[in-house]
Amino acid sequence: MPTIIDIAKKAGVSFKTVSRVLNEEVNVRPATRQKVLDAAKVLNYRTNTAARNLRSKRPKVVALLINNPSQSYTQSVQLGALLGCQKYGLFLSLHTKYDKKTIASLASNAETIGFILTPPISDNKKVLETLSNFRKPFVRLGTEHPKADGTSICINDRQASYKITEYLISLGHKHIGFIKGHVDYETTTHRLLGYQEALKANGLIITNELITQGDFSYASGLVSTERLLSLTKKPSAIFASNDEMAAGALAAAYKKGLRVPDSLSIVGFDDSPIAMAVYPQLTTVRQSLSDMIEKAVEILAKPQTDNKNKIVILDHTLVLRDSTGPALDT
Amino acid sequence: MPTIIDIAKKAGVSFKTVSRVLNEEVNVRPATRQKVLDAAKVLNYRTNTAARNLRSKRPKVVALLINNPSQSYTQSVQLGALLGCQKYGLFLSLHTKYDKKTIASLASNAETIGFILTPPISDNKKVLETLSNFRKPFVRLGTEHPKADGTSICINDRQASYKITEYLISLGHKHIGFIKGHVDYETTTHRLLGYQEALKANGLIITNELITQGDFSYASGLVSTERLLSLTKKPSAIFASNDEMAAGALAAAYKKGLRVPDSLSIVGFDDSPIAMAVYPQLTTVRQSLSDMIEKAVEILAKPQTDNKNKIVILDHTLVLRDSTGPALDT
DNA sequence: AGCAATAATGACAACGTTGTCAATTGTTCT
DNA sequence: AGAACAATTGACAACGTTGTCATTATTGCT
Repeated sequence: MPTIIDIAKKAGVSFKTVSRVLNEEVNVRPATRQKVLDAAKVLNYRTNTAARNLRSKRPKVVALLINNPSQSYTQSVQLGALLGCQKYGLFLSLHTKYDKKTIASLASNAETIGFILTPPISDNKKVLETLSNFRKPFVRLGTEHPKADGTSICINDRQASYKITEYLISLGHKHIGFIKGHVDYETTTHRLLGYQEALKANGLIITNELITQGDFSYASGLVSTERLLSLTKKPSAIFASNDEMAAGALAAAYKKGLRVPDSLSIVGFDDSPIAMAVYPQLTTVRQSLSDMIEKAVEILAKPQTDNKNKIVILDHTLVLRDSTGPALDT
Repeated sequence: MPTIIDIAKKAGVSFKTVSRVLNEEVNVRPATRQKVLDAAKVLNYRTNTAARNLRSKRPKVVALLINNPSQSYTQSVQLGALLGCQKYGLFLSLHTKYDKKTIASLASNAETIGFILTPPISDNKKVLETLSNFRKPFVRLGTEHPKADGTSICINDRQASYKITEYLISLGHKHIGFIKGHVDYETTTHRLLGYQEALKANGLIITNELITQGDFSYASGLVSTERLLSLTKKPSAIFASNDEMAAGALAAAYKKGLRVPDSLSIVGFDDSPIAMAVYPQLTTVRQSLSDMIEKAVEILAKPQTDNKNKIVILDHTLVLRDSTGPALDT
């Protein structure tokens, strides 16, 4: 394994200068910088995080605030966070409590680099207020509106929602039920907006009757769907704001004796493991939670000057599976 | 943060002796050892893994061999592994290929501590053969028969299977279908045995017709259940060897118009996230994959002399949910 | 051109641990 | 008791990096 000393020799500079370049410190001549970078590349240098962590007094703990009932969600998030931490030689400190005291003690710990907030904590006013009293950076997931000192990471929920709704419309569906997510989540609003905009853009009417309130849980998907299916003007398709509720919707359909997708199309959102474990497998929107969190860790790991108030928008893709089909001719 | 030097002062020994005690090296007088341990406890000492990793030439990479189609399974495993690695300051190297060449290159890498094999690789003869040529330790998951140089970690599959079968019997079920897991997995055999033994112990007949071959996939659970339900002597309960197949079984039941658990009881195995995401939620056996892997990492991290050919059996619990009910009076 | 101010670079200690080897203490045997 | 050996302990370097401070090069100004 090459060290910065090896690079220094090759580049003809002192090893301290190499350190400076690799840490993106100021006051390095561009030419020197390039020489070092080239040498590092040739030697295939990789930072020895052990040595760095030992010597550097920089904080190295990432505080992850999470509060989601779904085991699968929590797992994805934790996995992404750990992958990111491993990459940058950081430590993860996971918290499911986020009261003032907890946050204060984390923030005033010199070891703490910053925070990652997962929805719905991302939009929790109390938490954001508490955080603003401290100088620690934080990254908020699943929200499009960066706050001072905080970076936001999200996908374009509205666009994704628009696309999947339009897909349903393209199959001939004219009455599309919508199950909203938990009220505390910002994504809930955006997904609803995308749905409504797609309807409007395609000359369909937005019927309030067809829009029900869920909370991202399986049970709420089931109940909401039962309500939708008992309408006199039943929907021929249902858009659930996440996969768990879509799974609940499937259950409701079966209970009613409706075949999916023959008599009812159902779509979800997230492409969680559940999407492939139900019958029929769900048409859904894929977003990578792990990638989101890994990105969040990266942002905390390399503190750029221009990270304040920034927003990162990640990709999503439409995944077409078996829970959607053409609308019945009625 | 206290260092070994602080401990040394408090205990009145040299810091090297402290190091020796903490690393469980031989040739330390028991009295000295105790003094050091006490001092460490009082000062609440925690090893600085950065310093250790920097100085020590010990290998620090854990190679995790995994090949399971289920996303959810892979996630759990990876999560547990990373948690363990974080705890011991190790690095994880994840591999989904396990041909001779891959293993050889990993094993001959001085950085590699050892291997963790997940099922069905745990019982892959070629892999075990290849590994035996190298001196690296390995831990095999989900298998009860340790091989030379290897530790095994598992739950008592037979007992768990016995218990859940007996639970079905206690509900009055006399015709219980069984869906076997993938043939390559050792657990497949044990779960079948537990089922058969429970039937026998309760005076029920083992009917080959009621035992079908699955492969742990959702689809195989669905097909197997369709076959079981088309028998003239239909089962009133079905025991699927994992939750994904149980989810498939549920789908088949719905397709047939059978209500669960009213007309058919279904049980799974694993208590994966899927168990709570289907309707009705699954009665199943809980085992913690994450714990298993974390334990595996721990075993590799602290190389004990007596770890060769050892077996670790972890706990399991019966989780009763809504997919099981009393047998129909027929 | 000469000086001050600033930018760029370098020399070297220090982080907390383990590895090496030397020094000391304890044990066994004659 | 004394020698030979083994067990136990200690002194100190070294790991690869960053922090501190000193030194040298460059720039801007009169």
